[in-house]
Amino acid sequence: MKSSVSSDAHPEPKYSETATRILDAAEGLFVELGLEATSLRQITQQAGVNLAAVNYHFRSKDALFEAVFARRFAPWARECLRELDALEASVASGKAALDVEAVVMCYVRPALALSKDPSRGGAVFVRLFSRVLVENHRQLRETLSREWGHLVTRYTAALGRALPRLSSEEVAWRLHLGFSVMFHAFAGNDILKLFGRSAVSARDPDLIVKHMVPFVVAGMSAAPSGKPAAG
Amino acid sequence: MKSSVSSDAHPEPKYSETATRILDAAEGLFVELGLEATSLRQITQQAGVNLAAVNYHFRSKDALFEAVFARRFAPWARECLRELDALEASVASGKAALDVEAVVMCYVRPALALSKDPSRGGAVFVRLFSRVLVENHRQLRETLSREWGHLVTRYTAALGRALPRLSSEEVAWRLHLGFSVMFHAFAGNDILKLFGRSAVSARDPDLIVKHMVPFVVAGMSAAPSGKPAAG
DNA sequence: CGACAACTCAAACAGTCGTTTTAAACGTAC
DNA sequence: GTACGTTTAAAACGACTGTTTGAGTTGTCG
Repeated sequence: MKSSVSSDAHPEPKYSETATRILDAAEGLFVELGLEATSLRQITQQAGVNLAAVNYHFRSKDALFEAVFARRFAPWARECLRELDALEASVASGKAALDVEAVVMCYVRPALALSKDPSRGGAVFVRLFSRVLVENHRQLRETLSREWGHLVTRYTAALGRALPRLSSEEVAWRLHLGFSVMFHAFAGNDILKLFGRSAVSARDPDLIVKHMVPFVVAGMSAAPSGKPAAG
Repeated sequence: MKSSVSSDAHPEPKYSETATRILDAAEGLFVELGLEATSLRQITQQAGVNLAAVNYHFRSKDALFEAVFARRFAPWARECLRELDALEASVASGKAALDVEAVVMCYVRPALALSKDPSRGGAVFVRLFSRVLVENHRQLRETLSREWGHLVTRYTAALGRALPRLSSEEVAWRLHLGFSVMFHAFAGNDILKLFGRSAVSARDPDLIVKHMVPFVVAGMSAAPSGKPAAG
């Protein structure tokens, strides 16, 4: 089984100091206000650079957004692939069991590491990612599908092997639901907080993992859903 | 135990035909494009009304957005309260058990009914709701907290009784995580679809319920999360 | 009929948006 | 020194934004 991480598939672009300042400022403002509600003048003012610098270093506002996203996403996705590679290697050599929790941790560990590392965007990027999910960036979608679609395929295959008694359709649903919890938990999307009644301080990554992993593992490992549950 | 649904707590405003057309058009466009990216000219053009009608019937764009939201949310929230009242009445009279699935269904049934009823916005409103969660409308937040905060309190109390062996902190986490799955599943927020690799057609409400309820019930009913799961 | 309210309409308002342009400063090579 | 590509600076571009204005239409009641 060949490694999925080739060294030059996704080369890291190098940015000048001005470009980096723009990226940092844009990242924070995009998360806080959203893409449409953030103006280039706000970004350049916060970054302490000139307005025209945006269109010089990046071509347009949309291209800037994609650069903001790609800078954080690519390293994270590579880490996910490394986790899956390591798990499969351990299973092949008999050193580990391919159970549900092991697959879950292949996502949780990179997400946890990212959340705790401000130099890679920290929790801010995860929130930005959740904005991308709700807002519908066609171009970014196509990029993710083309460049990183196999990541999902890998997780699907791994979970399928961990849940051999479930049909592939049910495995897909478990993956969909499980990733939904994990993703939004790390992003801090707390519906209950909208109502001002959340008793959960959902910002400490370690606490999130502690409570989330048992929930997700139990949900993914539930008995097959034979009958419609409304009965 | 008094009923939580008073008949005049949230009176339904009546809208003229023009105002209704504006609300319908705005609802669809807000979901598709987001609040900031949708212009009043797009809304009025799609509704077939004059631009100034928006500021005549509603005061401003922000007030229009709140009207769009409130029109759908209030009836739905009332239905949730009725479900909780009915469950508590059944439990008090010994006709039903207060288990996790019963509490979950107090949310699922109204959400399912809403998703299947286009005349109340259908799945479109649930998607709009998920936008509200990510974008951060201060005013809407305050309204939800003030007018409907007790809804969350009711769910918390019910789940706490269904999970008597868990601490209140853990009950809060289970509620947070469980509602996260249910909410985003109904809203159709599929992370895997971002990568173009989702094998799940997450748009049929009955199918969503069939696969989601066992997942959520199992997750909420998991054993207490004693040790950090990373070990 | 006239009077009054509800509502619609086209036009204009002041402001902001992303983007472009033009000129100036910079470091480096000849 | 001059010449050059790179980066920054300020100003202007046209298009679009939410909102307001004031005249016009409609329908209803007396």
